[in-house]
Amino acid sequence: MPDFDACAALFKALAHPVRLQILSLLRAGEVCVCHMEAALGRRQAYISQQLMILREAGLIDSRKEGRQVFYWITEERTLRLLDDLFGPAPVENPALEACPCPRCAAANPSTLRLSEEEEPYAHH
Amino acid sequence: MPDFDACAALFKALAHPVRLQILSLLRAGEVCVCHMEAALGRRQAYISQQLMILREAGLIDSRKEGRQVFYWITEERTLRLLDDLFGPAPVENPALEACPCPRCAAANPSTLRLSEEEEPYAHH
DNA sequence: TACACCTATTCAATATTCTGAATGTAAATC
DNA sequence: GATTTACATTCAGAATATTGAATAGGTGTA
Repeated sequence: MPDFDACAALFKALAHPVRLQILSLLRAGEVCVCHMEAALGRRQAYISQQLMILREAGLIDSRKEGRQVFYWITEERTLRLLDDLFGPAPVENPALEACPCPRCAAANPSTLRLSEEEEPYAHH
Repeated sequence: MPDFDACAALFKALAHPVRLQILSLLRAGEVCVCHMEAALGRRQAYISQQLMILREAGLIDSRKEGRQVFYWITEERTLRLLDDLFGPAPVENPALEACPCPRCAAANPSTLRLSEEEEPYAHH
């Protein structure tokens, strides 16, 4: 006899558009919160709330690196389910202009120059 | 871009233990409401409420035959999802003593005799 | 140490879901 | 036509989920 309560709890965690968007982002591999914030255009606290629900359902896990927190999908079967739902997974997440994390900064040299080199000439 | 709202709505319909039980019953083929009532041990009105939610989500469809209503799973992909969740599907639903529908009655001759033939000897 | 940055948590107001009870409806039977 | 049978719908109170606002916590940096 299957555990209908446990299954229902899993589906409950999945039954939310923003949580599905987050999982969709995580299909390409681990992602930090600030990246999700930039990609989804939602406030950070809101995303953290949804991440907590996904974490408590056992769908994702997290890892701290400096002051960032990276999340990833825990189980292979979740990835397969998302493939069924959304089609084949993207190999890589795009770098986002609005995302301040090191990965995105490295891929966005224009943004890097403004913060790490000299001011624009107009200011002189 | 996937339709996250539509997917979330689907999961919402699945996110309930009794609704999952109903779908699990329907894996073996179409089933009438009184059969579900006997199999799940729930009141009829309650089951009808859950059936309505599954119907509105497009997961099941129904057919009237006399005063009974038979339900079945609409899409093949739903059956595959249930297989993933619960393992391979049973080929047939068992006949239930408590179910008055013709199919179960035919498979339960003892029950049949009581209602269609003479009273037990003890009553004479 | 003080500060800025990135993330997590708590709180409260609102919205939605759940579930029992009562009632409605349509088909078959008497 | 009245009754029974099988199922559907409506209603209301309780429980739960949603989401914005405020704030707390930990980590790197000046």
